Amino acid sequence: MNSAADLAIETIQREMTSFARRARALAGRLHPELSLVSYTLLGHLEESGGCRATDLADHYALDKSTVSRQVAVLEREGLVERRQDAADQRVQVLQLTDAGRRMLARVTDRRRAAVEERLSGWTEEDLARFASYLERYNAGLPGDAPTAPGA
Amino acid sequence: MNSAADLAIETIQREMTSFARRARALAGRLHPELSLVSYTLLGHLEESGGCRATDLADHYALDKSTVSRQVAVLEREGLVERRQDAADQRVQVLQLTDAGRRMLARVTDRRRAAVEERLSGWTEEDLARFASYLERYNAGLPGDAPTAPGA
DNA sequence: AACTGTGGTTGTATTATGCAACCACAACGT
DNA sequence: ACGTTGTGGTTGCATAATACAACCACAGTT
Repeated sequence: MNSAADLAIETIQREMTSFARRARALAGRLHPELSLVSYTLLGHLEESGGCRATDLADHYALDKSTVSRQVAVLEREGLVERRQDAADQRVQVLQLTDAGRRMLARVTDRRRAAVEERLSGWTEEDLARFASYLERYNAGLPGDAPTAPGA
Repeated sequence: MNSAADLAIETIQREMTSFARRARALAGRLHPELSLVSYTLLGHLEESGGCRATDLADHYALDKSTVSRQVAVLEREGLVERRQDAADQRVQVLQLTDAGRRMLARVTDRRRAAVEERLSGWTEEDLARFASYLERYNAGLPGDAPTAPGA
């Protein structure tokens, strides 16, 4: 047993928890017009270039009914649209509308700016390392996929 | 602007968001008996060695009514207890009970184990650096966690 | 004593969520 | 062809977490 590593793990656990706890409130302040969940759903639609509701549910460990309702809201707001899949009449492929893309870009930018402010004063090396650690941490999860690894 | 730094910031934003999104579901799977919020409230009580409901509300950017109800539940479950502050009759100092401490330890351990599993294979150096980055990130919030949400 | 501020609770509404039941269609097996 | 089983999605509940506003009790001032 390695106590230095254990200490680091304990710290990582604590800090990740603390961060997660604040994330929702932060999202509410930063972009009240788009909840954290809606934001990630839109983000996934952009990344994937369109997918099914079931895919979203699987990806985010949400019940399909929850996704169904969230998507209904996003559709009512004109941020996503659905079209019947030609090959399978059960399937509705979801896609961002232009308004959805704009909204996503706007919110992403506001989030990015907030993160950037917190990271002001960090060296480029530290930023790069922190980014890679986070990617590595998230990639190690079963049941979800990392985003845009090509970057 | 520095495009390498910008790229890192973008990645950090994305990965932190992705992590935050999953945190709630993860907590539900890992310890259904204690929500993420309850867990952090208990954790704060342990750290602080007892504090007021208002302190919890400030610290986690929650409405005091929310904290009041959460604490009521925790008290009903025997995990926290309150005692009147001798110096100020308005104040109820909240403290963990032994059962609360045990529950917190149990859940922390399960969370720590989950984190540890994801971090298996990391070098001690990487762990230490990741931990310090997270601490630095969380500590340096100009516009987050602390008090006055209205400001 | 009156006013003002602080700690806390309760009433009410909203939102996110899950589970179960359901519908429509698809894919098989006979 | 027809029933059975599986998949994608919606809807009817129920519940948890949350905020805001109104309120109560006490503290500190004036």
